[in-house]
Amino acid sequence: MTGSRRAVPEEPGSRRAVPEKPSLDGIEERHARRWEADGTYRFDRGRTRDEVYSIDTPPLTASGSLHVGHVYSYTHTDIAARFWRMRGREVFYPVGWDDNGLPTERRVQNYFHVRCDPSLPYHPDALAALGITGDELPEAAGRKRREEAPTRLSRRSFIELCALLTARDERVFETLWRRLGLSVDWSMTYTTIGSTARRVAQRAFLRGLAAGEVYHALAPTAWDVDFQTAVAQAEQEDREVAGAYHRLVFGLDNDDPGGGAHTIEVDTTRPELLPACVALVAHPDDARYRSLFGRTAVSPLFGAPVPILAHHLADPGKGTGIAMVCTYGDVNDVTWQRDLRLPIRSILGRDGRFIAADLTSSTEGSAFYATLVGRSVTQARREIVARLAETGRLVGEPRPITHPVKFFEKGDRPLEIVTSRQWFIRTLEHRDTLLAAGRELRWQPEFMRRRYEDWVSGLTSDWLISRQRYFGVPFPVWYPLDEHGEPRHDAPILPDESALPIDPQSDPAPGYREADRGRPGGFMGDTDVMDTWATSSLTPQIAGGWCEDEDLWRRVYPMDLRPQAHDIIRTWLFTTVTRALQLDGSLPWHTAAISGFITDPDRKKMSKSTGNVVTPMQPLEEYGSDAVRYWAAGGRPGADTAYDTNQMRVGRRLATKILNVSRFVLGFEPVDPVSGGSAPFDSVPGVSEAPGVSGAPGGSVSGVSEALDRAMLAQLGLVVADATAALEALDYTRALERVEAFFWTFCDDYVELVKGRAYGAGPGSRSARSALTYALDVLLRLFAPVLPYVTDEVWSWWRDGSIHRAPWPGGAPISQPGAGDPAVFAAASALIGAVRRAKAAAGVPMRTETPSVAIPADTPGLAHLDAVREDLLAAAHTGAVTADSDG
RNA sequence: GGGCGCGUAGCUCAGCGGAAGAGCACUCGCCUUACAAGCGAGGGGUCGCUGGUUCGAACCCAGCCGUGCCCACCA
Repeated sequence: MTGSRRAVPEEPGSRRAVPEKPSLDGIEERHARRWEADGTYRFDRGRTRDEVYSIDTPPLTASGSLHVGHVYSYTHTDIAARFWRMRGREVFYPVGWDDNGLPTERRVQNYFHVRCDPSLPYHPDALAALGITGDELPEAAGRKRREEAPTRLSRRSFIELCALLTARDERVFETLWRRLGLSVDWSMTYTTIGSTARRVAQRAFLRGLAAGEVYHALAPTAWDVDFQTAVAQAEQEDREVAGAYHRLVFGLDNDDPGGGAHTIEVDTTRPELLPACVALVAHPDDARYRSLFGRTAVSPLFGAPVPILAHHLADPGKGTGIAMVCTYGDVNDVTWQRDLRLPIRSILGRDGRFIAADLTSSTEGSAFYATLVGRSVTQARREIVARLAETGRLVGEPRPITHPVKFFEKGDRPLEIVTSRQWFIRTLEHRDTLLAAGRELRWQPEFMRRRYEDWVSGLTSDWLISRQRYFGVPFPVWYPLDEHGEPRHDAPILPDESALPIDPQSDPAPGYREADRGRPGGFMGDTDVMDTWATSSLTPQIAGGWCEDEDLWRRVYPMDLRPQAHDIIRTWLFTTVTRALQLDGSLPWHTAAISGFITDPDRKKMSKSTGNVVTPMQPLEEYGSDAVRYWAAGGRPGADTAYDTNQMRVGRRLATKILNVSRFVLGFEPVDPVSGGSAPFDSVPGVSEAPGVSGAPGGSVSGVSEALDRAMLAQLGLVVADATAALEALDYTRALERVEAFFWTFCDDYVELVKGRAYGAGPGSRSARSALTYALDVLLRLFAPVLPYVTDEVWSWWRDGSIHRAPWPGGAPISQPGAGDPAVFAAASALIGAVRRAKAAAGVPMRTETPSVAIPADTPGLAHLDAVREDLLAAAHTGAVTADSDG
């Protein structure tokens, strides 16, 4: 056996040789292609549930803008997927595109400068008129003709356009995700507007309806006047906006026996709602108003008589302590209308403009109101305030304030409250069950559980799932029309489940002909579509084959992992739990891993509106996927992390280092350090074997005789145990830290110490080369989940197949007689460090031979000097190492 | 207004009851036969503030301050 360097052979069969000059260039294309060709990440459905690790991946928003935040969190998931795959679990890791819903509509509207007009008939050439032929889409057509009026499209043409654009977006995005190296099975990709998703969503809806968990009702709901759709609680956000208190003077009826005041002053920030005023409300204990309860006030300008009433929600500290109740200014108005049985006086239409209304008003008031019809809220406010001032009914000047106002999170104007017919899923009455589910779920990190609990505890209404939009899953419902052509909402017509998916706009109701649509005595289809969360809350069911592929369903559900960001706990996580409880009575997954946000280097949240978004392709190309993944892996679960190209540089350096040290180790004559197989660390007694791994070759290291070599392997064994435990707990950051720290010590100290011996001959050389090969094998596997490209690159130099299907290393090596002592490894590092310091302090270059080197007597590990003396002297280029008590 | 997270070297962060750590940046030295896209050495911190518990606190408790996120009832 000789330690001479091996000549690099030409490509030997399926394995590539160890290259003379290893490089990261081109490895991504090469291995991505190989993974695809070999089906490396293909899901094998032959496994049973306990052998499967299933992941309910967040559907990628194809219509949104991509930024490195996506790369960040998806990398975390991919690390878990790769880890469990190497542990022997069959990983169910499909990916979906969340393409339905408002974001897509908005993107299509802006991109093509079009609007949907459901009243238009379908025209087959409508898209061609926009310059669209086949799959060829013009570049952002809308931008060029922004000054023109948008092109109006029929509902069907608009949906076609949405489908075309999302299909193209999805192709672009898939390229990026593949480049990042996500180990998903791309053959199982689904979309939330696809026929499977529509069928699953409609089936879940019908079952919910049958179970009484889904209902529809005519109710006041938050309404976006621009998108003209209802908006659920989860999609609303508060924004601080400028407003102003206006102090209005109401009249009082004249039957006050005490001859008290004849007017009453009321503060409001929404004076334009004065014509919709139906009452004044003060707190029952408010001494200022107690004597007025039961009396009647008269509204200024409009002369409408309104009762003065008491309700505990009135806040004596706000304004003058008495509030104007309108139809509807805010959610309190809704409560007051209901609790105090007040009349409804609607003045706002669905487009946010004043509508003709039959008001209880004076003649002059009615005449004034007529001039407001068709005005927007802002215009009407201006006119009403001006008139109030003219007539002396405004006290002083409006007092500017900033206050929180509810907005649709994607909207630009404040939400109004409009009464309309909507579909709901029951959540309020299941609050306790939902809270119990949150306690049962495992959260990573744990503190995120609180977000969920607070949200569920704070629910104020059932989940509103209908949207008055177009690109979504239609409600599978028709209504019979009575003899006047009015829909009978109390007698909905439902399809059979076997007919799903259906579109009530194009499919006739069962028992009717298409010609009966819209006719008295005929039918009409429900025009609404489901909110995007109503479909994406079913991702486990859609991806897992619920009622579609029961065999698959049994193998993957309930899923192991739900990874997602913390901003959608109240939406995606909450709604998925709600659906699973309703459909199966169980949790949809075992663990929720919540990732943080990416901030810019100034620690500001990266978002489109801030304009600080970094798109991912550029860093992927500049630093490489492994390097970007390395940066992502440095962000702890749930922690917001700064975008940091420095870390990507470090990651790239690590990848390069792996290439170089591998070239060094594999450059020796081949040594098989493992007897009986190529899977060191497997099947070591006392170490739990990965589930699903059967027949993994056992092995023990042979020929490793030197104490230092054994010590290094013993330390490596500890690292394996540590990294494994960390990854099992989804703490990929700690796992990487431990592995990386060992790796650098391995390179800088161990390799330097044994290099000379390895180049030599005899048992000492064989021991070093065996240990080096063995350690490299293990280190590559430990790095593989984070750095999939470079590790598979090195793997391909000397091993068959992909490292990503190789078993995860398990347990301590050479636990058999003569096991190494990790303390010797630490001592060796400390000793070589002390020698280097001594030579540096003496101004002697490291490689300069010296007769002896004196190191401090308190150097840690001095007791192990004898065990590593020969290697130390060789590495230190010195004849002797002595302990110097002077330090 | 409420909840939660975070404040440790210039920067990004680990450590979470027993002598202040890593990487980057910075300074100096080395073209050492895996790697100069490298290697070695070094300087640099009253661990946000104030109290408390303890033999001992970056770490536990209380209260502040700063910062970020989530939530909240628009008069």
